[in-house]
Amino acid sequence: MPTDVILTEDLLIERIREAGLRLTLPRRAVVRALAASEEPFISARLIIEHVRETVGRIEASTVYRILDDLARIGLVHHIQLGSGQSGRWHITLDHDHEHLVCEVCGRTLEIPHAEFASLFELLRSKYGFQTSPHHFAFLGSCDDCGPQDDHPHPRGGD
Amino acid sequence: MPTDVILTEDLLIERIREAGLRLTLPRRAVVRALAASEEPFISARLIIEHVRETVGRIEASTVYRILDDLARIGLVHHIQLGSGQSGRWHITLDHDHEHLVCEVCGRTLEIPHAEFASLFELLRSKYGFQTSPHHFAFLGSCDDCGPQDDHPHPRGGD
DNA sequence: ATCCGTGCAAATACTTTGCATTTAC
DNA sequence: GTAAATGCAAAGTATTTGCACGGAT
Repeated sequence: MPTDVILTEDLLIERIREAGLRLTLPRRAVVRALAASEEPFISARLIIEHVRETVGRIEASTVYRILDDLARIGLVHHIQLGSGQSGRWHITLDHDHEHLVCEVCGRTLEIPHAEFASLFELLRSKYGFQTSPHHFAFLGSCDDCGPQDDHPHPRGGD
Repeated sequence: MPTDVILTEDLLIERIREAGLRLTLPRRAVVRALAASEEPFISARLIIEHVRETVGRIEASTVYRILDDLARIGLVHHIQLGSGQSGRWHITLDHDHEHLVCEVCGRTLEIPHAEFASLFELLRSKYGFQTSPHHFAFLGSCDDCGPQDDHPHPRGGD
């Protein structure tokens, strides 16, 4: 297992203790599944599968409860990727990037937060809106999948 | 009923005909519910309630199918607002603005698209990502609800 | 008359909840 | 030992699907 995965896992475990939560087997397993994930966003279903393949039995309801716990102490965020998709969970140990998600192939691009800073600052100063960037993802299409015609219609008025 | 609501309704109906879809009573009712909505985003549940209060019985499955039809011909978009929230539908007759949604009070701010143009252009030119702006909303907190502390924790490393 | 759209009913996901038992501390 | 966490079972919500009937064109 790569070093950074272990580090992430250890860090999450440390944070769980700090928060005063008990370090149980299911919690260890969920944390490991999160840390080991190749993808930046992972669904509850994938976590459950990962745990069952590696550790053994686990109840779905337990996983949901653990994810809620982790979100409550700020270790993960729950975000909704697209229409018809189930909720995804994302480790928030480092918040220095935003996510662009391709609606075609599902791939995620991580973009330095700095690129967005001026827009978010504008939204704050001009419109009084404090953006929570890691609560949502930018949807669109990536380079490989090409520009998706976004519902063109006969009239020109769009 | 205000003029613009009627106009929106008529326009949608016109587009339905143009698309070669049949103009049925349920479709009229759903379109009216969409056009009459005060909110820019409306859930299937609200549409169903609106129709039942004004027109009469309608099947939930029919509403979902109609909304899919309308999305297919580009009259509405389906977007996922926040975690644990059901899907929302949004009329896309005019696309000149983006949406900021307050996670606290649920209010929506409509911001001129121009404010976002340079960011989206950057994402395209530098990262090859074509943003589909009306497929998602910017989440955060509005002026009235104040800045929500986004999971502060003891360590500084965020 | 034809074919699209709807109602009805049932199924599927995903997620949440209550309660008794187990486990970390 | 005690409070917190889990397993189990059941329910809830949102949404989808198959099929036969009915209505728009």
